[in-house]
Amino acid sequence: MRIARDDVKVTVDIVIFSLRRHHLHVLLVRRGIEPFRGRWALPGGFVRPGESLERAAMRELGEETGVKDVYLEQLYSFGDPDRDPRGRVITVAYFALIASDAVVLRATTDAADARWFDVADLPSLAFDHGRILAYSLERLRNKVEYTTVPFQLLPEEFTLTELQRVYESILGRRLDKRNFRRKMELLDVLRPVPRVRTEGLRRPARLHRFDGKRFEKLKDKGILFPF
Amino acid sequence: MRIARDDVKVTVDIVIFSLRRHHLHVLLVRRGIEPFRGRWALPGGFVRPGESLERAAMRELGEETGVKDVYLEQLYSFGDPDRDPRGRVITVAYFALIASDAVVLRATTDAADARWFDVADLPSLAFDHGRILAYSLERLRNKVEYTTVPFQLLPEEFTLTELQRVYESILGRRLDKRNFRRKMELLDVLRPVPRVRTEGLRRPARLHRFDGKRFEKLKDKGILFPF
DNA sequence: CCAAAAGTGTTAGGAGTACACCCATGG
DNA sequence: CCATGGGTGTACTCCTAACACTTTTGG
Repeated sequence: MRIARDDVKVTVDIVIFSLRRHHLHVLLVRRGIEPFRGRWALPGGFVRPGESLERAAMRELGEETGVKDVYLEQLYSFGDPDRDPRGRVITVAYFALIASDAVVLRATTDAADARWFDVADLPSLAFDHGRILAYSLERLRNKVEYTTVPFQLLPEEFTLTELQRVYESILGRRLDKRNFRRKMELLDVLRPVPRVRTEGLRRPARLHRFDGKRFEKLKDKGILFPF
Repeated sequence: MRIARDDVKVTVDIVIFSLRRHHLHVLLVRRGIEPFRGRWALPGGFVRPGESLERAAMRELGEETGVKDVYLEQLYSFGDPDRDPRGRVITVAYFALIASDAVVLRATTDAADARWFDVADLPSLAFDHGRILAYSLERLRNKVEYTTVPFQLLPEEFTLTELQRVYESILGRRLDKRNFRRKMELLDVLRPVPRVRTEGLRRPARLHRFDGKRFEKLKDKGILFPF
């Protein structure tokens, strides 16, 4: 696509996080067209007339994955004049969190291929998408401690060990099991469901749900998740 | 100015905070042209070709105030399709903090008038600028606790009481003097200078400077300013 | 000597962290 | 009965918050 000189185009790009086998992954698409044909890139596209930024991000997200009701948040806008060789393109980056059981990858039009990558093992990306991804990871790590981010990455029902693994995978360090459980107990944001998960040859784990109402009350009081 | 259909324009708007008489103020300009002629608005303007977003924000800031070396941070991008009656205008909002002794308002071309407003007593604003301002205030309050924001609003040398007033004016509540001073002492980010400020008929106050290097070390360790 | 802000210490309660063993289950 | 992750309590340290009086100065 050609862009006239002095004309500004606006895109949205989305960093879509999810957990695969207890590790944080990002969805990338392989570009089927120039520039950067064959390179991996963040899913995204131009904002349409009459479409809000958030709506554009939601649309792109839906086109790549079949999910709805996802956590979606605006990350940052990137507008260096030379970030796109086609001309002046400003991008508004979003990041999305998808529960690990809710992912269905769809065939896409622009992208020849779409794949999940472990954030610890990323390829070289098109445009300035490497920078965008690095920034979103930093933001995610900061958000662990005062938002519901970890719960967005899990299915509705989860075990305490699964929850702890989410915290550990985002923070990048191990946490003490007893301290973790005591803190969750103290915060009182988990509701046990009368069910267990039996997985192979070991003691079944109690399942829990996140109590969003309780969390909102804590947030109003300034009580958070300090790890 | 007319904008063709389906064409996107990008502006930057800046929320410029400063302290006047121990109260948090924002710089607003009265619009000299339609739309919203005569209404107060955030300073801002179109991003020029070949100019990065941050550079555009810096330029606008310089056009309104004579300051340099200010704290400038991207806030959020607003892009609802109907936020500007002239057509599709996406704005990237920034916020800036200016030390209270460094402000020189300049005559501007687009704006008939520029004035500081107490954030507790704001007029109705043009476009969606009321929303942008509300959001920047929320962000500022969140940032108090883990950034150098309060120091950016003070001159190089300041008294402990002045610093405490900055925290109080942003947080919107009173702090205990002894606890405040002990915490600053413990954090070890203030350096006394061998000078005092004598102001009228009372005991002079010791002047201090902020030690940015020390703060960086604390930030790396995750030690912050919890109030 | 008076008014006004500067400056200073102690205590009690709560949260964070470090640490090791028994429990329940399926095969 | 064994392998595997599930589940639990205690002790110490440190930070937070509540709280009131003396000091220094200019007029």
